[in-house]
Amino acid sequence: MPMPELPEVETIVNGLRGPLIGRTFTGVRVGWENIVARPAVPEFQQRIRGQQILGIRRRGKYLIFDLSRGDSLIIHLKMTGQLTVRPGDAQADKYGHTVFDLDDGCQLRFLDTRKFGRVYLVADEGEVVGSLGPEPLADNFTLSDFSALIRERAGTLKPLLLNQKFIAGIGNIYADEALFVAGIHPQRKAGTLMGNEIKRLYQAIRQVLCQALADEGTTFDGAYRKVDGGEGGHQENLLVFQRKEQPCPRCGSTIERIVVGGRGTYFCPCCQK
DNA sequence: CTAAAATCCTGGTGGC
DNA sequence: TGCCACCAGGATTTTA
Repeated sequence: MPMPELPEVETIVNGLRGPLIGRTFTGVRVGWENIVARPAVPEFQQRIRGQQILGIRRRGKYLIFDLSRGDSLIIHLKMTGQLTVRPGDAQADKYGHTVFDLDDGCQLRFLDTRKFGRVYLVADEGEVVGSLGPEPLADNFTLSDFSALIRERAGTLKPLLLNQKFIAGIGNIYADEALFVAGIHPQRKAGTLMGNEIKRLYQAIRQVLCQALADEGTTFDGAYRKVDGGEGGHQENLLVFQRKEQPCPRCGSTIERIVVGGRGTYFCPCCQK
């Protein structure tokens, strides 16, 4: 049950713009206080009321709503968070812990079975997303940028790819997929990568994320849903993730699952060195 | 610096 | 059938 990563969050942002740009928040119900990271719930409710949604963006795995009084509403879906837009009189969702009312009578509903997701309302978005690493798909994120970042690190490669301060937006699915495409073992130390390996990894990260984006994300166990409730398509194109004991699509060897940095990790012991 | 462990949560799973 | 211990997992915090 993987969480939304860069391609999933980007797909959700794209789906939210149509129904939400130009709308104004008229209130918000908070059914589980811990989901509001800051400010305190009463201030959160009072301060968001009357603010219009001017824009919606993604940064890493965060959604950022630019609001009319200068605030940013920032949402992280973590593992099981979903966002839907529904008529206000539609049936309540079982896990709709945070429900935003809009001036057209609809609601933006933040559903989250495991309650790991978080919502922030801040004047300065930097206090939430300011320490994130570069966007891997940005035009100005070059091979030499990536190479420089990799060379100054000594740690195990896979946890490094999951470190949002190192590079933003990669999670467990696409870390495994990118390492497979690059032919690199997840437990390699960053400092041992040769120039050609760094290049392969850079290209693999961008290729894997781009394809997942084109597929509108990966839906596993129904955990990630598009705004319209539909599933993504990339689960059909996964090469190693969640394919333990199945044949490697490249060499036919048996895909293994190990734990790296506390995370379930899938790889081909033949193709990845 | 790296890294391991604990924390937050609950649906799903496997054992008996 | 039912009970229950246990697990996954992102990011943060704490501890080594």
